[in-house]
Amino acid sequence: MAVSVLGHTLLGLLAREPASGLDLTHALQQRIAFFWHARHSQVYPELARLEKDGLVVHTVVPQRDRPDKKVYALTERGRQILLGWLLAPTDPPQIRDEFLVKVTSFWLIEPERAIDLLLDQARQHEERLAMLTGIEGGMQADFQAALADPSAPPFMTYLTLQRGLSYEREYAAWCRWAAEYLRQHQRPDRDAGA
Amino acid sequence: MAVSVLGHTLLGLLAREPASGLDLTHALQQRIAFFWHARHSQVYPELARLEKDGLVVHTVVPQRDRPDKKVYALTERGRQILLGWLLAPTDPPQIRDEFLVKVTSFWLIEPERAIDLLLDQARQHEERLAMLTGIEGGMQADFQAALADPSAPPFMTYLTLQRGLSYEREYAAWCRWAAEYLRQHQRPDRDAGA
DNA sequence: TCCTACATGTAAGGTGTTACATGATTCC
DNA sequence: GGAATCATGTAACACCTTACATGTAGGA
Repeated sequence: MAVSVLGHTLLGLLAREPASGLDLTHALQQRIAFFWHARHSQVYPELARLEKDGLVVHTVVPQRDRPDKKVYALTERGRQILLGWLLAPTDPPQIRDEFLVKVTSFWLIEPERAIDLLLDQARQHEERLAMLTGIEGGMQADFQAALADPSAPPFMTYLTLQRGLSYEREYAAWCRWAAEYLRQHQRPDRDAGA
Repeated sequence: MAVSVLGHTLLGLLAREPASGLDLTHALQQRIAFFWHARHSQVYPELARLEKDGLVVHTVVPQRDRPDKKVYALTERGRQILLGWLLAPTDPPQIRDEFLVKVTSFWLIEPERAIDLLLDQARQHEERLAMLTGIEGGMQADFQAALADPSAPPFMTYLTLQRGLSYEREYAAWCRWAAEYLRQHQRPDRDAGA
């Protein structure tokens, strides 16, 4: 009855409020989890597994205007499993970053090209930073009270949002630093002209 | 003949110098790739695939004192594939971070416990930071000349090492900030006593 | 009628981890 | 003889992505 990270993630979302598979899929693609995502093709089978283990239960909710949906809710047993996972120590994440793997081989290409690729990457992270900043603005307008209450979900969303912001800010800054560092070292004979 | 990220990573390592499967496995577990790792059970089949596609070739090297080994080398075709991958644009990495997923559910547990977990995580990242700092010191002592030459592999290793350093530094700082932020908000009535 | 969004699933294939398996050589 | 390291592989399973598949309902 081992529960995967995805399983625990779904339990965590359901601890906030009951939701359908599609609701959870949307949450995993945008909102809450900037740090874990999954497609619906993973979510539906996982919910079935969790229900088989008695951690969630579903009820079919008829809707006018739309197809019926299955709304899942956390059981007491599910809540216990979730709490156990939260309190257990966690190993630091092992990073998988294709771009940084590429950079380790950039000695093979012209510095000018490497600089372009670094600046391109910087721009991508700055875009994400801007997107997260937008979300931050919305939160501060909409959840004033909850942001001061550590027992309300938005408080934690705010904490992880700050993590996302500083991650993207730091990544973009490194890209620009590395590009500049490369520029300064690319041609010793050009240094005087800079 | 689609080549995976792991395949390209191996090509990148072989562009530096020919190596055996075990050499490459060691490199993927420690040295070069802080940003991608793999076990030998993935490396050996991947090398066979690369050879089948004509991107690498191996020669058996007999050794006294040890079992024989297969030393793989990059082919011209492999070099071309590698260069194409390096120059292609890269999507920003999608983060998978179990701890941050947990944090989004920390509103369920006592703030004191959440603070402990955040500080525990901070310590883990500070340990990794210390380890990387040690590597940095060794590099500066051993590769003085190469660190100024963008066409030498250590130059790029240095760039990515800086990325690792600032990533770990930033992560640890966020953990401590979040713990402190939680402490300040956990009990409005305790604020005066702090 | 066609397209989009809602809603739920299954299937195939690639990637990654853990465990199993074998054998050589060196050191204790 | 037994343990450790070097060296190379295979097998089973979990995880994840892409594509396939079906059906409802509303709007252009």
